[in-house]
This record gives sequence, C-alpha cells and structure tokens, in this order.
Amino acid sequence: MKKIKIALVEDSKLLLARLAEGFSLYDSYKIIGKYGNGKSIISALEKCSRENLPDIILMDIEMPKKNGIEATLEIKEKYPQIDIMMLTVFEDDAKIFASIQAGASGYMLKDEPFESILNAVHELYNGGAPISQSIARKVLSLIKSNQDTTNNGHPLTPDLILSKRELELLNGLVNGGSYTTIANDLFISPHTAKTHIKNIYKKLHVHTKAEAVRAWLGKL
Amino acid sequence: MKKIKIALVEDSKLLLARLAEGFSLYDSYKIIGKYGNGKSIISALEKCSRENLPDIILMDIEMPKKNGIEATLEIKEKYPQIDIMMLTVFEDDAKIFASIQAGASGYMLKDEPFESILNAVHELYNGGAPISQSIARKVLSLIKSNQDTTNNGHPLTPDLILSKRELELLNGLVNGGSYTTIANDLFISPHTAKTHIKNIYKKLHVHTKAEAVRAWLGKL
DNA sequence: TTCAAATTGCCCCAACTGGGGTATTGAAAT
DNA sequence: ATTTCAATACCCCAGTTGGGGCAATTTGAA
Repeated sequence: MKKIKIALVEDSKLLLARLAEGFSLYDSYKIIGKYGNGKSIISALEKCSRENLPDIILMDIEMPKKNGIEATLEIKEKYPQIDIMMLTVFEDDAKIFASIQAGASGYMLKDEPFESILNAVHELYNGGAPISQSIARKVLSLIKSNQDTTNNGHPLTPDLILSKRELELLNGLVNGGSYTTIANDLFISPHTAKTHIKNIYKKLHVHTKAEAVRAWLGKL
Repeated sequence: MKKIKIALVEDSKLLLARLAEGFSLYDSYKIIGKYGNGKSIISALEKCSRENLPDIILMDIEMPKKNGIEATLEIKEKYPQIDIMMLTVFEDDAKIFASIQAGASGYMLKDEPFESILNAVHELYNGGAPISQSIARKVLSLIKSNQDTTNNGHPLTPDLILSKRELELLNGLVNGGSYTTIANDLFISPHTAKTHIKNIYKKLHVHTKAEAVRAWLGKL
C-alpha cells in the first residue's frame, strides 16, 4: 500500500517536531521532508525527482525568508499536482483568501488537535478542500457578503480580494519597488503597473504602498 | 516566601499553555496573567493595582494587534520596574536590537528547552540580562563591528540601530502615516518628522516608506 | 564642565505617487 | 454569440516623497 508523502514547512521547531511525531504514528503517511521556511522547501523541491515529490505540503504562513503564501504561489506554478494545506495561528481574512488564491487547497489553524489535522490531510488527499470550522464560517460570510457565485470544484479558488496578477504586483510592492522597477520585473508598462496597484489599493482599502505592505505582512 | 509574579504574552495558544504549565510546576513562580497580544496585556496592566503588577513579563515578538516591541516600548514607559524578556523564533538582528532598545532586558529563543527559559527568568529577577547563546554571539559580533563602547550595566541598551524617538517615527511609518500625520501625532513639525525618517532610512539602508515597513515587519 | 549625540526645524528641487479618467484586447463564462 | 472581466496601456495633475544641505537646542555621558 502506497504511503502518502508529506512535506512539512514550519518555522517553529517545536510545532514542526510535534507534527512529524504525530504523522510517524501512522503507517499510511510518510514525512519526506521538514523545512523551516519557504526558501528551503522550494530549493529542496528543485532537487527532487518527480517520483519523490510530496503529495501534500503542510505549510505555515508566517515564516522568515519566504512566507507561506509566496512559497505556495511558486510551488503551485511548477507543481500544480501537489496539494498544499496552510497552517496558521492567525484568523486573518486577507491571508486566508491570499492563501487560497495562491493555490492552497486547505486552511487549518495550528491550535486544532492533531487528529483534526490528520483528518484534513486525509480529506485533502481524497480530493476535498478541508478548512477549519472557524475559518469556514468566516469564508462563508465573506463570500456571501461579496455576492460571489459559488464554486463547486476541488481547488477552491474564489476570485475574491486579489487576482493572481495583482498578487504578483503586490509582491513587487512588498519588495519595495517603484512603479517602474516592478513593471520591468513583470515585463509590463509602468502605466499598467500603476493601474494594477490602484486596483490593489481599492481591494485592500489602503492608499499608499506602505499601507499595502503592512496589510500584506499582517499587523492588522 | 514571595513568589515571582509572571505574565505571559504569546499568540500561540500551544506555547502559551506549555509555558504556563512549566511554571506551574515550580513553587517560586506564579503566573498572574496570560495574554495573546500586546493590546490585551497593556489594557490588563492598566486595570492592575500596583502590588499586583507582574515582576517579569515573557513577551513574544510576532503577534497580531500589537507586536511585542511596540508593547514593550509602552509598558517600560509606564512601568519601568517590570523586567521584560522577549521570546521569539526568529534570530533577526534588527528585532533583537529593537527589542533591547525598546527596553527588554532579555532575549530568548522559543526553541530553548524550558529549563533554559526558567534559568533566564531567575537570572533576570536577580538583575541579570539573559540572552540565548546564539543571540549573544550575534549581539557581540554586531557590537564589535559597530565599534560601540561597551555597556556594563543591567538594562542592556546599546545605542545602536535606532534611537527611541526614531522607533516612534518608524512606528508611524508602519501605521501608514504621511510626514504630516506622523508629525501631528508626535507634536513635532513635519520637517522634523522628515529629518528623522531620512535618518531612519540611512540606518536601515532603505529608501522608501514601503521598504522601511517591510524591514521593520521582518521578511528579510 | 565640556563635548558628542539626539532632537528639533527649515530650504530647495527633482522625482515619484495617488486619484480621476478612458480604452483595447483576449479569455472565460453564459 | 454575447457579455463580462482581467490585463494591458495611456492622459492629466495636485500632492507627497526622497535626497541634499544647514543650524539651534536639549540631553547625556565622560
């Protein structure tokens, strides 16, 4: 019987060890890697042969070097078949949506008992999109308030908050770029960059780059 | 015999519970409060009679609502007799210095075994300034590289990186203010605010508000 | 006491930013 | 087939920002 290959990305060594320990008690799972930030798992995946890639990644959001959302964006770009479940201590609207938008298929709070996380992984492997009760409630209320048409498929990707392209622009903002430098990075006109950024401001309800960076990096 | 009164500020319920549990095993310590972010401990302290104030606060740095550095700044302003020890998962130069600058007396990594933390609290209560080995090494090397004159006293406050006033200005930046609004908040002229911010840029090696916010909020 | 550092304040000016438009294209959904 | 929407691109313009320099006053430490 084939084991489900799992990679863990989590900056707290404590929680990382606790998760690894938890999975080690079950025969059907195999931890194939443990990483402390987005950068390290991405470079590890690059060195990985196709058959050794993980089936599922459990990914923290708040991490040094490269946060979980940026990492998810990059990983799903290259390996769309890998399912990613976000783990976080925050119940932050923007981060939930950004995660899902970036390609995450599930979203669980770290404080959940390990059994819930285990169930979520199982559900994810079988095509589900597990979300913590408290998160689910928030998502539902926000979707309702946005009058958005429902989405039935597996990779839950509501076209809420920010589009994929806008996420890329926002990333440019976080990296401190000007309209021109961001535009050059993305091979578009500075005018276009500005248009995107204006739209981002509207969606995030901010008015300056500094506020956008702050909103993106949490702190609210 | 008088128990040492301890308050815990930590957003991870898991670690919070673990710390509380740890201290509960020792007769000489008493946990007088557990808080999930900077805002909640500050409002709790305000409602606290003088004799019920904690002797020592263990404070996380990365937290929602109000982070540990901002909270430390405010608490040491009002209650300078309380010793604050920072707990963090990051080994981030800027944050170590900002914490100490804000008034923290110790700096420990969360991953340390509980016994180390216990020893650190004991040392702190007896006038020491406990710092994790790995942190201490970094601090020493940075102090050396900055040619700064040594500091022998207890509240370790190197005049490195940012001055107290500059920290306040930086906080204004993080909150998305313009020169004018920040200046109004601090009752100074916009020209002065600009001068401070220019100096902050030089010290942090950044050139825009967005970069300053990013540097302050970690991510490097 | 003396001297260095922190804090405060101002000037000039080029460059960038934010907010308001409008418009074309291509892809996806109905 | 038609509509919707993301992504692209441009215009104008007031206001803000960033970089350079200069200088008075307060504070703290030697």
